[in-house]
Amino acid sequence: MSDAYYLQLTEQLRTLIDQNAAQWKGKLPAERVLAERFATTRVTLRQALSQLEGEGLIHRSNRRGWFISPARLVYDPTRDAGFNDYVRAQGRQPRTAVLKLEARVHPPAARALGLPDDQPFQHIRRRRYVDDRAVLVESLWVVPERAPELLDIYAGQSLWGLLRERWGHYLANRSIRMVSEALSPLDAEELSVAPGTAGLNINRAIFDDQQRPIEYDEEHWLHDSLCISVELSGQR
Amino acid sequence: MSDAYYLQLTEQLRTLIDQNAAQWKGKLPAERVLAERFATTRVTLRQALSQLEGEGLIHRSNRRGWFISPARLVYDPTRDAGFNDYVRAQGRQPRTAVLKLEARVHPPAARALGLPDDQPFQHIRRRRYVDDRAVLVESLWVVPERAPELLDIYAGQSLWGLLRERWGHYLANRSIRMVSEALSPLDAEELSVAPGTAGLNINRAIFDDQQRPIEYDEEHWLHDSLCISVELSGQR
DNA sequence: CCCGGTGATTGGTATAGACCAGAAGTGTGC
DNA sequence: GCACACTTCTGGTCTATACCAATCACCGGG
Repeated sequence: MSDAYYLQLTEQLRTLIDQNAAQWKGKLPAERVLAERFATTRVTLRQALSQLEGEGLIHRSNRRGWFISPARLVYDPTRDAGFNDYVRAQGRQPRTAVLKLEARVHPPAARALGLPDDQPFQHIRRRRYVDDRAVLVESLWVVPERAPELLDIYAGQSLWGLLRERWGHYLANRSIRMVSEALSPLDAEELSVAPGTAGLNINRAIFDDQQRPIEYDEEHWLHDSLCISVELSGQR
Repeated sequence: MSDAYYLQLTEQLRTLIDQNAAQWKGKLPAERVLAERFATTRVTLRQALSQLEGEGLIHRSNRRGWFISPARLVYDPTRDAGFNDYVRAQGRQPRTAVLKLEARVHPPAARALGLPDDQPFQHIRRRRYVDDRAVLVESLWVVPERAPELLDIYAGQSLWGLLRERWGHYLANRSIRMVSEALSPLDAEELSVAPGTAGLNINRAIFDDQQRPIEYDEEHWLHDSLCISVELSGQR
């Protein structure tokens, strides 16, 4: 079929992974071992592995090796179920680590919310896991007036839950953007992956039912851990 | 800053591209030329170029060279504006080439629409362009009863327009899924890109206002040509 | 002036080997 | 039994080179 050797290799690896997934417990043998088994060089082998990485079948943890990717998380950005809820609803274990809490300006957030560039925000940066694999990092930029003591009380719980229960905010209007990206060195390091790993960038600008800005957030997902799903039912 | 040379190279290329975009008319110099200019090998140079490719700044047309990528098309999958409409609305030129018209079974489509595996469909495969760059290929699988003479009359126009105007179908309920992918050798060839190029796969199952299945479609986009945008306003 | 042949150019693929830095595993001494 | 230093393993990066096949630019013939 395909003339290129690395494409044949890709197929052979695919079946090999399929057959040995259980025995390997999720981690592939070392590149040098695989290269020898297929009588080729690491360069060519890595080209084949990168192919499978692009498909989302395997991924690598920086300098630790290649791993078989778990099933993608199904995610509907149009609903406002929190991360913890929909991860659990899919029978998986969510976890969140707070990386930073601070007050800062952030012009991109200000612009997305229609505020002046020097508008200060309460910034929360956190990393989120599914079954102990870090799948995304995100930054949240909350308008201080909407959640005055946020930085003092926040400890990793659902932000949307807090906004609703403590401050009574309706997250009524959302403007969402999604683009594929290569993870920045910073994001990559926080996710323990190689710089430039393929990712998906999701941004949201959120307003309440009176069009007052509430918050802006930027999510950086590993590209292979996500399946976006939207269900729409009849209008127009 | 970044230790790795190819990451420095990436930055240098970024500014170089910025400065010379106009003069180069969208096409980068040959790899060998660039490699020599930066006193490195093609292998390393390609690593840096791949980095920029992942970011969506440049792309390659198979065996023809590297090109500067145009701005992403903004696309809202929740609205039912046709491709031609929203491309023009962004001041750009749409074009469609029909690649295939046939009657066939297609189990994945059948399953997505809740029909038996041996359900026949009217299959349309087409390639779509923005400003003469092929940005996606797609397959449409239409339930024959909903559009009897489709294969005879179809000639590249808007399918949704046809369904609405000729057969009076309401495309009321949609189930949409989006996942990142590596383009299959077939898709890649039809888009004139290297096999395994990063892409975005968008699937839709469409039902009318009485929940009768109408059609299923599979789009394969080049990852760098798309920005998904969704605007939601208040309910709940 | 159009067409087709031809050769140079260019990206795609592959080999062989090397060094480095981070991660993991090992062992030693307290 | 635990903390820490050391060694080994592994992926990440890089050099230098080679050949092939598709493409492109050029040129000559009809």
